[in-house]
Amino acid sequence: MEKIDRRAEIILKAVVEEYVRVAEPVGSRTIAKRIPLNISSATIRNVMSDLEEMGYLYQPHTSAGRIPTSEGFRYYVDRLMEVKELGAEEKEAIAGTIESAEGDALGVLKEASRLLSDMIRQACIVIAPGPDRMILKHISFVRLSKEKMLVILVGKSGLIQNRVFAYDEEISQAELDRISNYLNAEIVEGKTIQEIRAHIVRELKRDRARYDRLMKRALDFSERVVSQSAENVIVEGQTKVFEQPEFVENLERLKQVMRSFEEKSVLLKLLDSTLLSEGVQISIGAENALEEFKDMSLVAAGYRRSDSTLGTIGVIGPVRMDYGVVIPFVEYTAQVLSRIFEEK
Amino acid sequence: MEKIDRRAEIILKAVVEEYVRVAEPVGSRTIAKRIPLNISSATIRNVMSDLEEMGYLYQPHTSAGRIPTSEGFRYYVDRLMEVKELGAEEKEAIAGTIESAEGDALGVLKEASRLLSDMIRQACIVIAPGPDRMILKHISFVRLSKEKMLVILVGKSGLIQNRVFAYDEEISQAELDRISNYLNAEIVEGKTIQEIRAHIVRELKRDRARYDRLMKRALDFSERVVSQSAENVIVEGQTKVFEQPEFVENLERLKQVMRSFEEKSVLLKLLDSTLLSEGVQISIGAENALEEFKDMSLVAAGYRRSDSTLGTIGVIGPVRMDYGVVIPFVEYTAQVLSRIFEEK
DNA sequence: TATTAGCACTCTCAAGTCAAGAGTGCTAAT
DNA sequence: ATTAGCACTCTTGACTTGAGAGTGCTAATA
Repeated sequence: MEKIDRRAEIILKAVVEEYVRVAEPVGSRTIAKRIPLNISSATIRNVMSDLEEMGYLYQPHTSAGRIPTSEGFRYYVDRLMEVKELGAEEKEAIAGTIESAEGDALGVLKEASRLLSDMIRQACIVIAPGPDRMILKHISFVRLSKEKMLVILVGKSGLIQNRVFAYDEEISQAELDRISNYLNAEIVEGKTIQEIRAHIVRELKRDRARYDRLMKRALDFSERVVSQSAENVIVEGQTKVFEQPEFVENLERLKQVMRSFEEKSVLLKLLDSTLLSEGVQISIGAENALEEFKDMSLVAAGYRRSDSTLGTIGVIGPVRMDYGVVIPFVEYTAQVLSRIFEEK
Repeated sequence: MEKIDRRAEIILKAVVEEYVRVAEPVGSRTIAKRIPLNISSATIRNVMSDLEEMGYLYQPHTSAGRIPTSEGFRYYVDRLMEVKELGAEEKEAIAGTIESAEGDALGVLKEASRLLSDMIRQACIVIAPGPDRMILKHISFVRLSKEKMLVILVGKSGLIQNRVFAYDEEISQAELDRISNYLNAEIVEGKTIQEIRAHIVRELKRDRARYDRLMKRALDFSERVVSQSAENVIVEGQTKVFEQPEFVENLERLKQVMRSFEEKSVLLKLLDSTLLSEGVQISIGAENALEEFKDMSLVAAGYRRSDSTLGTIGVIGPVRMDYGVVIPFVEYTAQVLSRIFEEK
């Protein structure tokens, strides 16, 4: 990213902010009025022309104003943006609403994303903690039919994951109950699936486990469940994209976006990288790996318990987004979620 | 609904079918060519003018062709429509896909609605069985914190419902486990919540139940859970509305529809009446009680086990819908679902 | 040398005009 | 009762036009 001189920065900043506000190409005269430097529109035109050459701005056509490119937004976000601090009332509103959400962890996450979506008027997505990261509280086995059984995992935070799986041997509910009880009493509490697996392996090695076949099964199962699944993706406020002129003007685009929201596995891919990183992640336009989102931006942050990331909450919207406002909101919401999951 | 003579019926039928096909006002000449009667376009114009007066057709403006009104569609559905029989391959495809769906009952329902949505290219909604109608297989209590506990109900069909609820007395997980075991062993299997409630009440009266406080709680709880909740609504193929010209041409409308899909409680209200009725329910345009859907149609059918309705599967689309095709698809899908839930 | 005033030029957008096409309603003939 | 024929209406798309916004360039200025 090419460095630009101070005056150009001020102008770029003004262009970005004005464009975010009005969603239309902004001209040199507008900028001249907007910035405190006493500079004529002609000079600004020259600077803007330079910025265009450097790839930070572009003109939709000659004799229109200019629009920041993704690179322009990136420069803005990295070096020019002033992040707005959240006010005490705002913080209170967020924390209060989320903390008083009723229901299980999923309910809390839904409430959080709805709130976030409403406050910043963009679509919001959340990845709920997957079974692999869950610290377990309880496990139940239920026999559904001769070949099928159901496993229900209850996480520390009240999050429930369940999977049906086939078992090739007749087994009674009574026996399953005994196994559930044994596991719950001796193993489950406070461990993750991986730890339980390790434990079972140790037990099996000592050759004293009465239910070794089942345990082996449970092992297989836990391996199969490890990956994130699209069921853990929550989307709220998807219709907020209808408020954005950039989508409304392009119906094909709108349709594509809505389809992505429907096909949640796509979103999972999009947020994948965020799961690994610290802090607020921002990807702008083409920085997104996925074709479908190449003209959208994502602002996301992970929420965590102690040192392991549980999931991600993020905002998806057009590249023209008020990052200075969105970022602190996302950041704080993720913090609140972390706090809640820490306590639970 | 006013009766019309045979010739007018043939013309109305032709107008409806042509309009369904092309989504544009249809003119007298088109009809003249389309129907086997040897009638001139002028005569047809006269008949159409009559039909308009009776409220079955209307003109968007003078000198355009005509469009069937909701009443026109209603007349068509009630008296003129030929319902297309499903072919063996189609039936096979539906039954096969749904039966081989993996996962729990929710997975089956999702698969079914996705399939239906894809086949008839309309949005599809399903109401999953609520906890009140569930025949239980298993029940678990999990202590989440001092004040909160989680109840997990597993239905016969593998459907899971869970609720967090507050309990104002410290209680250990071990004790909860004992209670779960007791309930599972003696009561739960094959009963509905109502029946269990009755059983508990009897036990309590006999004054022998050790866990009477908890049981009272469970009673309260089961009362609270009885109503259908928006969480049981599945929507698949919502973006199918983007294929319909009537919505694409009216963005405001499109937005409203998408919002209804998001706000699932609205859909619950819409389908409410269907839960009570037998067979395929069709409501056209303004027949829908809800303002939001006054220019859409709903074709829905309940699925059931023995004599109690479990839920509903339905298709939502523009009034201009090929009812003759949609109806048998919805009907058969509901049948397959009933069969699956019967077996399970 | 950097800035700026001034101006010609470009492009979009909305409004207006026009002709073609589709379809009707009416009348008069069959 | 039906229909041929025709005038009339309304939409639609193409085209034109003028206003407005904004630029790039040039020449003057500090």
